[in-house]
Amino acid sequence: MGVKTNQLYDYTERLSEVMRVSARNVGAKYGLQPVQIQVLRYLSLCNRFSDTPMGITEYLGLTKGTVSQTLKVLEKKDYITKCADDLDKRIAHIKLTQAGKGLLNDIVPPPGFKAACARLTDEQSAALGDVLEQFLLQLLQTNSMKTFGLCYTCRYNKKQDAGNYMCALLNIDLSLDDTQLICREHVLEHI
Amino acid sequence: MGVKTNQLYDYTERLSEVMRVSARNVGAKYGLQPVQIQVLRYLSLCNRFSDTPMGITEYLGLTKGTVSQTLKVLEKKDYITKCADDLDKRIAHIKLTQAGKGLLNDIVPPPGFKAACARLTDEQSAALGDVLEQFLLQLLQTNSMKTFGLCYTCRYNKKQDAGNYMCALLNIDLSLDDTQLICREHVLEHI
DNA sequence: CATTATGGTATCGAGACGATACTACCATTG
DNA sequence: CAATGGTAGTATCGTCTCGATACCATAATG
Repeated sequence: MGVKTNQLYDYTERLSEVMRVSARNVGAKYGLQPVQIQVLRYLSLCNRFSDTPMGITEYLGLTKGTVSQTLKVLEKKDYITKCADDLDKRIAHIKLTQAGKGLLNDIVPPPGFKAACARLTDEQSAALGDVLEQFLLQLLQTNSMKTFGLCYTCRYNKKQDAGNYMCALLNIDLSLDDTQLICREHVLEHI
Repeated sequence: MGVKTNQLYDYTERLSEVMRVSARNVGAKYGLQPVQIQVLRYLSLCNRFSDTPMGITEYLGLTKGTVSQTLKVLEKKDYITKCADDLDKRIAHIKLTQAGKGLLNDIVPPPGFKAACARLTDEQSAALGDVLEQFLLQLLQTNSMKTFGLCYTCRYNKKQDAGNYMCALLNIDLSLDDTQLICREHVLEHI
């Protein structure tokens, strides 16, 4: 039991380490730091309520000062643009530029990762996905971090008529596309 | 297929991120950086041929300068000691002090990790271990990193008589305990 | 309104990390 | 034996991360 835990820890640690190294390598070619790539990646996945500095801050587990700094750099490099919220003037929305999207397409996932995935059998990759998802949820919970799940898996997501949804938390209508993105307000149904 | 890869990447990325955050949190209580904890952890796992600055460098995928710096800090904090090699005067061996071992016992794996493991069923944790090991090996290979496997799984490990082993690469006798540790010269049998 | 909370920025300092240069030692070859 | 090349390790420097703190603007609440 304790042994199992230690072994799992070693694998997980090592996996994290490899991801860090490979992110550093792939980013270095474009003069990008790992954290900057992570920010861009997040922006490509999150919905329109979560593309704010605070959303990024919560997702990556950093402080808002760090994120603000990182965004300044990304903006100077023209990978993102900021625009103010219509209703709340405190809030800024961060959007990927075309250059940012193109960059992401080129380097995420890194080639080494794609190659490793390609060598797994379908059963293996399915099993890996399932069990990673389970474990990740447990880890997020025991570390008091938000789940950032897909909108349609959220307890606040309510189906309206024909292909229309709404968020019961924010009281806002959602399109089908909306429900396919991750959200900082996400809460699982069954907790 | 491409979708699968992207999903696996997200899970893996997020897992790495959670590990980073939790390592930072747990280390902060003792004034330790994540990388310092990783070094201590490695030293507790590696064999007597691998407890050198270069071994750490290869394992963590850093440069030797960075590792040298980190070791200087850890030595000042009395978590490690250095001693010269008997045969090769260039080589330094790094040993954990009692304080270092105690610290590791206290904080690795972090409480959140242990708790998450405890919530998995036996089947789940077994599956996770298996599939993580497979995937990790693929990733290490596609990133041209060494496996750092357990000695007894190495192609150079030859069984002698009753409980005695030897390393065919270094031409050195090994005890049973020796074979249970990870080694920087490790090469899998079947490649 | 006054107070408090929230989103975001600015600034500073400790430390990570890579790059480079350097020393010391080993190994090989003529 | 030199001479040469390779390896282990250190020292130093600059860039960047990241947390801490202070601060400002806006929103929400009494």
